[in-house]
Amino acid sequence: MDYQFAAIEKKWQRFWADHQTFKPEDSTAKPKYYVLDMFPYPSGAGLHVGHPLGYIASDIFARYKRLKGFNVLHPMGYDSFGLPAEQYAIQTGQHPAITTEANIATYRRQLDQIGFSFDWGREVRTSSPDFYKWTQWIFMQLFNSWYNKDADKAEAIDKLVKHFEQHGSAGINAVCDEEVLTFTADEWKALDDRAKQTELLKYRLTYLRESTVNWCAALGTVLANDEVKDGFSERGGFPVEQKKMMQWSMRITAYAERLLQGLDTIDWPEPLKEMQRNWIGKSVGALVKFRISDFQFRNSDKSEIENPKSEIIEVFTTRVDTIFGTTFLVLAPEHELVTSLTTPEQKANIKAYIAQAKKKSELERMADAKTVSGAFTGSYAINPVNGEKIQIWIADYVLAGYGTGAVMAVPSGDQRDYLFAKHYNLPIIPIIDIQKIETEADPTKEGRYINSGFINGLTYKEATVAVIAKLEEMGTGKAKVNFRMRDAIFGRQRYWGEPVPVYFKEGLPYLIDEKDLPLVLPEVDKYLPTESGEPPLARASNWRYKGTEAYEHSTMPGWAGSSWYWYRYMDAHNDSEFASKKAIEYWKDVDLYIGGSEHATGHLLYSRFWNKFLKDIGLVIAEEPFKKLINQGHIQGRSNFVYRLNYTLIPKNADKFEKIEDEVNWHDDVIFKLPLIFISFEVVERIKYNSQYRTDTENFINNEYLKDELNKYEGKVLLTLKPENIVSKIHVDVNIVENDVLDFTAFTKWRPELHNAGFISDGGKYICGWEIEKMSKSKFNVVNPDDLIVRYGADTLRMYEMFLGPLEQSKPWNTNGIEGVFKFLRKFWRLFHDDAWNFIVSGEEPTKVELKSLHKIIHKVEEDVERFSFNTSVSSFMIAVNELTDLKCNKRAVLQNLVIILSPYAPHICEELWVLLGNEPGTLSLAPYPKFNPAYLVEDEFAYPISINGKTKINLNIPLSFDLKETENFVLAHADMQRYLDGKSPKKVIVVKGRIVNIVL
RNA sequence: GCUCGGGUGGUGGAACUGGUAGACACGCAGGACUUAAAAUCCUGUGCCCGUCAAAGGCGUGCGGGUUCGAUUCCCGCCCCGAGUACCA
Repeated sequence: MDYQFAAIEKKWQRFWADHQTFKPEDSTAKPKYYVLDMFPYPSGAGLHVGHPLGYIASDIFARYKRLKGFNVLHPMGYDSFGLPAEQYAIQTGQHPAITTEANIATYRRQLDQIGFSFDWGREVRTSSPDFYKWTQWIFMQLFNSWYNKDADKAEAIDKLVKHFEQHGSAGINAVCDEEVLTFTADEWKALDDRAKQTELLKYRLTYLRESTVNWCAALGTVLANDEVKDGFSERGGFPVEQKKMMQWSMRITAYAERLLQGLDTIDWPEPLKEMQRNWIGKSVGALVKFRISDFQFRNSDKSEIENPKSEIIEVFTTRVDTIFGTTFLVLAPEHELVTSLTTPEQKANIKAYIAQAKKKSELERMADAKTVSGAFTGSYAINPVNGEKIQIWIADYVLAGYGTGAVMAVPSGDQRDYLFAKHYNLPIIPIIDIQKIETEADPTKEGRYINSGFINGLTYKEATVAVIAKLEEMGTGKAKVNFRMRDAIFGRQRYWGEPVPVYFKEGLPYLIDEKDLPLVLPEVDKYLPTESGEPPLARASNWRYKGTEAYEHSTMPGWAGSSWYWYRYMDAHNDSEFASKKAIEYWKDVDLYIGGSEHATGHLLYSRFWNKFLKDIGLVIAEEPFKKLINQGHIQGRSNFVYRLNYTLIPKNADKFEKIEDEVNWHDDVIFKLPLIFISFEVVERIKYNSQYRTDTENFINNEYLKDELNKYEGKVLLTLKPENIVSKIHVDVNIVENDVLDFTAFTKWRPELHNAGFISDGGKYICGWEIEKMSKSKFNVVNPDDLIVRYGADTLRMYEMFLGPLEQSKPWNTNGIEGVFKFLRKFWRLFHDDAWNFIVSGEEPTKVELKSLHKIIHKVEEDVERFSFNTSVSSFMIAVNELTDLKCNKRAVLQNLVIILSPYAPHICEELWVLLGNEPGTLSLAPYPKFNPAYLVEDEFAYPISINGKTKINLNIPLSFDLKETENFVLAHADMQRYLDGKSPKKVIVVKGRIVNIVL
């Protein structure tokens, strides 16, 4: 039989499903290997050809590992809570669960026909109560934990309570809110429950607090920082504003240092690690207190006078060594001391500046980065190291949210301070001997200090240590590490998410009982916020804990379920634990994770955080969840275009015609009855800029092409006068274009109203233009895997996606080359068959050449797969099949091995041939990978390239048994060399055995 | 601005630690088979010069360097993509 891919693929997909071929064994004899894909959000549009790229790669790897004797876990599921289903629900009233269910069915059908080796028995869906029961459960563990800095791990909140009862707050070193109480054990015990709970909330790893959030009014929800791009929502592009709200937060900052350190222990792409490092944003520096000179509480607020907030301004700096160069202080306009510091004379100025700064949006502030602005408060501070009196300013280049919201300005070393000082005529003091500060700040760390009191003459390292020691001694500063990363907001004012397992009593949050889990999402009449602005869950009638207490009305953010889902796959049906101890001990962590880099600072950071927490409380074993990670590149769209010729009609007898506008009315109702004319890509430029060509085309249209139509209207065609207007570029569906050639029949079917359109081209073929764009419906460049599978089969699609280029590289999708891969598979099939398609395989002993071909590919594929270079192994398969075809090799001893090594790439065709070869059906997936024997690759001779002065001239076959000198003599004595040597004797001869001979003349 | 990728034929890409640049495939051109089409097969295909051929010259973004030899290493620059941004 000919290669009947459709039947073969269907047959084996059913076989795998029926026999649960890819279910990992429970016995633990084999080593485990866990291959994970980032599970998809099931969107309504279904899969396009870019989605499976990573899945195909991970599937090849999973199948390869099975052949290599590993017990492979390779699961799949759905991240099925999300905004699109909810938006659709708001528009149509349909429950998001129904939409989601339908979308999942589509995804499943599409995934199934690609032939993945997933163990579907372990499927998870984040929106299913069986699953989110455990997401809620983990939330409860976080609520019941605090971070003990001394132990450097999370601990049970009960332990903290016990400490409070015995020792009060003394001796606690926790990651917590800024304003915690100090109390003795007795004072603690005297507190009522409400006060105790209020205090404990400041320590819990998930906690409520008033936070400034990114509020998106159009979406009716709060967004995480990584969901906001340039002041607009990433999804939908709606404006986002800053708003204060009570919000659940996750104390991820407690793990900042461990998240940073952990990066050095995992095998991830360097750019991705770098993104996480930047996001965490560690800076090592110092806090320094500046006393305010003559602080006198200038505002009239009595309470502040009685209970002054502070007489000092604390700043954070990473260059404490430059402290002697401090010539002024700058506070963020929002800084709490600004009002008190402002003198009556400066009040109007400061007020105006603050108002102006407030008005500026995030976006403007960014665009404005270069302009210097600020205002003097009228107050002064004292530099602790030299007693200098310096001015205190406010400016919006200092951010309230970072460090202490105040900086010591060192204009000689910091460019922003430098510009500010120049602009407002403030002093600039050089502090390092080699500093060059005529035109800009010089942040050098080289050289020795000057103008710097007790550190004069020291180096950077010495000075930093000396200054910190001195400040600590004076009690006016200390070393301090600062992080850019903020605690993560953990609430969305949306319906389609996990309910938070919390109810409120007297305004304080309490966890519901564990046995009441899952807290199921209630039904609501509408998926919109209430009239009073409450989240949609407030609409649920009678939705109260134990019938009385109000539940939390916000739901968890999109990243909640995905922050731990890989553990659920280990034991997907357990209803007493999120995964059994046994399963976690065996599978431990993910060995290979494949997905897109867009999750760098979202999912991948939160997952690491939850994993570390789960480890701290003893539920999991690994410190890091994903040992090795690969980012597959994005598949971009490749759009095709046709070029419509823009013409106008003029009366037949008009010779000259310049003012087309005047005649628009005349031809308007006529022109649309005339067929559209499209010109082929290669004539576009010519018709624009070659007036002779244009005239010829015009004549052609008038006298031949549209002769009859034009006679009817007594008009003639005139091509638009301006070259840039002569054609309009129009997207055409890439699916009716092959190798950039337009299929006319398909075109008329696609656009029936254009059945009489005309095409002008050079060689009868209409060549389309192309451009790389995002893949999207509106650009008609979406390629659907279903269509390709119908036409070429899944095996071809799988191999072609890999053949496209390196996995990690982004690339445009182009179906042009797919024929080559299809031809390859047919050629492979033909190796096993005679001309009449009878299956014929011989039992003869293979020849040396045949074995060489085989072992070359065994080795090459092994190497390629291990370094995820799938594109090169596809080429190697082609080479091997080409060689074996030339050798007319149909020997079982060769072909059976070839079937095994090709099977991860093209599993269906290989299963079929495996059975035709007489093997038990379904055993291919666990067959042993053939053993590479280097002996078959040993050569007696090598065709040395002989180069003269580094330029290759000829090739000579030389026995590899020759040593260097023998080889050199052989080359120099060879007749073909005489022409090049021309009687001269070479200055030098370099012989690299088995590689090259280079002669220097 | 900073950080990280990347620039190789008409196209996608290959060349693993410095050793024959352009593997493999697409496309294109020519040919075979066929009534025809599809399928299949064969030949050629980096550019320039050359009637075929031979021979030669130029070629991995640009300019320099190290080396017997550089797509690969070093220095300087240009361009494209991604991330990030007044982080003190």
